[in-house]
Amino acid sequence: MESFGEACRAADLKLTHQRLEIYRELAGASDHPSAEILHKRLQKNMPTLSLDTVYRTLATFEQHHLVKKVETVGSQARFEAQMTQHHHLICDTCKEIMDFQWSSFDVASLPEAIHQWGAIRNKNVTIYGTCRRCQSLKK
Amino acid sequence: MESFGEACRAADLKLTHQRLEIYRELAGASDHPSAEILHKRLQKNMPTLSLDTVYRTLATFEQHHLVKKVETVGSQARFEAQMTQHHHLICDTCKEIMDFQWSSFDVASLPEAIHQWGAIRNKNVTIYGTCRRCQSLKK
DNA sequence: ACTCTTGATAAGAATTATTCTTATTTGCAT
DNA sequence: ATGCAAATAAGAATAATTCTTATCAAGAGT
Ligand SMILES: [Mn+2]
Ligand SMILES: [Mn+2]
Ligand SMILES: [Zn+2]
Ligand SMILES: [Zn+2]
Repeated sequence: MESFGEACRAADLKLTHQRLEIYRELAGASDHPSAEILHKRLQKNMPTLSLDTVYRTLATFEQHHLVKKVETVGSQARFEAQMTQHHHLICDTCKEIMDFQWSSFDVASLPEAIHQWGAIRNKNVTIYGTCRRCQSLKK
Repeated sequence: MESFGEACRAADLKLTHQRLEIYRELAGASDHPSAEILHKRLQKNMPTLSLDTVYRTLATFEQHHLVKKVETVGSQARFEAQMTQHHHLICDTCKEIMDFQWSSFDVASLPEAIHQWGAIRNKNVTIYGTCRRCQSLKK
């Protein structure tokens, strides 16, 4: 949280008000918001912030490994500032994305055949289902 | 391959030339093509096929669980006809998506905490890295 | 095989998500 | 404080996907 300024300096990025607020908002969110959702939330305090700046800034952050784009089947890209290893739970109904840890998976070795494919960088689990809230709303 | 006609009948879908060819092309592809790629491949034999029909047909198939939309960070949606449980290897460079099996993962149980979240439907692994071909092109 | 009904298709218009262009502003090194 | 390169805002442009509507064709009934 405090290191964001240093991260910008290290990456030769000017520390602008927009960048700081966008990063803060994303880092404080746990729901993997889209650019549009972030923009809506930020506009309450920054009425002139443009949606383009949110997209551009997130792309810049992503290049510098300050945020990640989360893969989904939805049409809008979704983002997170959580850069440490973790996995995702996605609700089929409300599309909420939740983080979870699974360290025994993280250290487990992969099927042998995989290594012939190339160099592995990362491995992630995605679990799909229906969250409690959506379960109770349906029944 | 032969059961596609039956699947359509079961789903009250008319068995059109377009549907049959789109399904055939996707089922025969191992690269998880986008709608646009599929359209390009199919146009060689079906010059009047519209891109809209490819999109519409894939969406219909998806609703009837004949194909799946694959989640990616890319802007175009990608599809597969492989409906049995499997996992993905994605090359960071060429974005190729490959299938792989990992049955010991499939039967492994999840961290206890997950079950408080809701009802689990499916779990999948995605591995990122650089494929052999892209590795050799770079060096 | 012929006709009828209804769902499916093609073409182009429309919409949605994202990126580009350009004039203006701002961070920050000097 | 000054200068300059990088960043922003606004609107235009592009890319991906979906909608509208006139036409077409699958397949049910004859
Ligand atoms: Mn996450
Ligand atoms: Mn696959
Ligand atoms: Zn839910
Ligand atoms: Zn590759």
